[in-house]
Amino acid sequence: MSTREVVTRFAPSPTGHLHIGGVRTALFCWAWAKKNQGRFLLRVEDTDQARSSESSTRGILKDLAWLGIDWDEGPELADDEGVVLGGDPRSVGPFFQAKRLEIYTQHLNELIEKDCAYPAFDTAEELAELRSAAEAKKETFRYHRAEDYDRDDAIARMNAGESCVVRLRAPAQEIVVNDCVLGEVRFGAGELDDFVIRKADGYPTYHFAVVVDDELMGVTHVLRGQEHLMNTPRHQALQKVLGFGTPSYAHMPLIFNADGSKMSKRDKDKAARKACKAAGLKDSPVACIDDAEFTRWMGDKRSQLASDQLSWLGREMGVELPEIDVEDFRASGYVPEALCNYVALLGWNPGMKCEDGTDLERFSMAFLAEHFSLERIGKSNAKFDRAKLLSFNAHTLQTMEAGAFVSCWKDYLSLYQPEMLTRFDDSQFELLASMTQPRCKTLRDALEPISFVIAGDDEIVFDDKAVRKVLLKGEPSGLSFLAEIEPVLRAVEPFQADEIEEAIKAFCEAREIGMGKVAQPLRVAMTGLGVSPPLGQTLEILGQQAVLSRIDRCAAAHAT
RNA sequence: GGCCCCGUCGUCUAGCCAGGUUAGGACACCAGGUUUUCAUCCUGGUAACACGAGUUCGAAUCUCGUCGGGGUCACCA
Repeated sequence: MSTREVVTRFAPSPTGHLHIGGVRTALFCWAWAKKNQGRFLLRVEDTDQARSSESSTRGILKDLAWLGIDWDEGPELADDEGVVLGGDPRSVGPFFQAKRLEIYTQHLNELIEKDCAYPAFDTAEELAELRSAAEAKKETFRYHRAEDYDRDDAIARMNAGESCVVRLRAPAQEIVVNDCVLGEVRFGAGELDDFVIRKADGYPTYHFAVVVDDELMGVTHVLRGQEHLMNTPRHQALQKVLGFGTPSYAHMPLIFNADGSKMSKRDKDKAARKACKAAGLKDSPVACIDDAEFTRWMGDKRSQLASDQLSWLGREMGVELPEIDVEDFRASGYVPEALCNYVALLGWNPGMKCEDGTDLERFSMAFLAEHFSLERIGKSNAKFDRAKLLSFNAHTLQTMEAGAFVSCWKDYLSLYQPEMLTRFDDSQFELLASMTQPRCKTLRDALEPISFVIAGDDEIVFDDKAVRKVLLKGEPSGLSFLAEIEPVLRAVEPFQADEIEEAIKAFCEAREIGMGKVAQPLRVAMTGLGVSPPLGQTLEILGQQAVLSRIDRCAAAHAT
């Protein structure tokens, strides 16, 4: 074994948001570096001038930081605690490929000189023609340099500034990829064609940039999705002619939707479009989409709206769009611990048992950093199971320390519902947190079990079924108990959960009735429903005055 | 279509490499129980080795074939 330091990298292209597949790749790269006390670096693959954007880069960095996937080298970003992630301690940057053009050019010229690469002048139309001709003959199109290619002439034309691409002369031998997950994968001689390594705009293609950067940045392990498997022989061919080493490769299984379709932002368009169709909308219901654009989008199933337009639309239509990107999951109230834990289980598992004999599935980032292994990465594709993720999220939330839950919830609210933070003081907030923490599955749902607190006393809507069952049925009726309990509650002092519970319990014992006889009518009076957090807390958070007023209002509304 | 990868409960998977398990777990689902309601929690249950050959005393595990699913075939990454 070489003693060389392990270096992994996550290399997103900044053309959109960080999605689930990217999370898993980043997480595994991170974990493998940690496991080996190596480095995890981040590199931005922005060689597609048209599609790359700075805001998308920022978004991806922010998402990774939120997830707890911190990088040792790469673009700098200050996290929530003010710790700066990234940097360039080994001087292997810059980490934006668009800033590395001279480096690529240097290696590229070398290849041209050795006649391992050559300029080509075909137009897009000519190439399309060749492709369709090959297809008509039921053959695979592979570009190869023409027999009568005039190298000197071509180089002269290139130097004269004529627009051209540079292609690699594909090796004729078989290429064997030794993959840590898949084993030996053989690609027959002649499978490769002369692929483009520099585009007409002067930027390297992905293949060329990746190979050069991985070498120069000392990357030892490339973990990526299986969709890249067919790229690997190209990369190895390039490494060979450039005189570079070949890193270890590990191609991970892919992640799909439950129905087997690709997880894509299109799913959001699809859900939103469906809702708009169901509502029979002709014009745009939101200001950020004009009617012409809306009509076009509705009519073209393949068209897509921008992310923020979609979220406005979703809110307006009252539909939940499927979460695709990290920020969707964050907005839906998922916490990074749960998300990372669940995603890590897609295509990997620790192969360990808990003390009770069940398989170990719930673990922290620290655990992953300690136990992650390449040989336990699976080979078969996985379907993303939202129900299981939700269960992980609920479990994480419910097992948090009370204080941790409060600060986590506050962070969430400050981002998505800041008005809630000013509405309650700290002690009220803590009480609310203790009421909702055991019953919420996501941070977004956290207001649900306590919505009766937010509603005004006279805004409580009584559920017919609950009223009939709890208030009207039985002899004596719930309504009569409500009347009897009012003076008891009026006398409770201080008006706090324990004291309230105590007083009600004493009342029930004196009357020789079960708690439910009084608790349920009170619940209906307070919330309109037969469901609420424990009664003491429910009454305490409302305060004595509101409790009495809600009892009165309930009694008045259902007096016969 | 060419090339490549994969195939264990509905889903994620353990077991496979070094053949012998009542094929285990988690989520979901169903049925009970605990709780003043809800949530939690507890107990139990339904449910899988894609198919066919071969090797073997014995195959989820090894071999071959069939079928099925997926990836990829750009001046995108």
